[in-house]
Amino acid sequence: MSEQVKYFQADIFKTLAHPMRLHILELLREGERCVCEIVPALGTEQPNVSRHLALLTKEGILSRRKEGLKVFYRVNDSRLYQLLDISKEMLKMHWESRSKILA
Amino acid sequence: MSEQVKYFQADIFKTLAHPMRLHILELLREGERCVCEIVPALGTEQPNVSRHLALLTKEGILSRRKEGLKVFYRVNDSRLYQLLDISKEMLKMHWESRSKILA
DNA sequence: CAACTAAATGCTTATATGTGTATATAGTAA
DNA sequence: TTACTATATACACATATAAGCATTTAGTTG
Repeated sequence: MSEQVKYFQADIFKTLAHPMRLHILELLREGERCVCEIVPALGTEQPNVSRHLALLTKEGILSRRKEGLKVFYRVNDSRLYQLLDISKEMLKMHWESRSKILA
Repeated sequence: MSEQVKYFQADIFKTLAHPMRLHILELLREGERCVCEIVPALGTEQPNVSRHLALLTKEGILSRRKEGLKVFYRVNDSRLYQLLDISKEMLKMHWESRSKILA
């Protein structure tokens, strides 16, 4: 596998490597949401959310659509949720084997 | 989904978010490898590789086994490769749609 | 036009991450 | 024991990432 590909692949993972961005992606699981809905759900400053959304968009994970004053974001590729679900399952196993060792 | 889970999930992605670590994981796709095989394949300093391996191990992605002077590493959960493969497919689509726009 | 609302950006600072160089540790062998 | 080999760690430094606060931009409405 080429070096270049690993850099881009690493960029995808880098983009997913933040709890707040994962939260945003979970919100978008059911479909597009406007920034005005995302900000209150995250409980942080609006500029902060805006930058996380910009990053996810730049990386090609999200797309934007403007409607009047509002901006709606949506996930481009549903395989993203396979990534999120598999990583969650891996976590689960990791913890189960840890607690087995403790017990 | 709990906040805690998102933090741990983000840690997994953070751990995968580096080209050199992805390279290591590709080397381990076929089975365990010793550090002495990994270092020359990556073309960087040995301490650097050692630290990447330590990180992957701490995060539960890899396990270590000592045999004399040598240390062998292996991937704990084969679902890891589902993550890597899906992310690679997503990349591919991302580039295809970009080039379609350019054309 | 002015006043307003939703979202994005600039600037600064704090923290995290990655690397090189040197050194330490663990295991082997003479 | 000493000398050697494989791997890990400590320290210092550079760069990247994230957040808060202030401000700007884009769009709407009166």
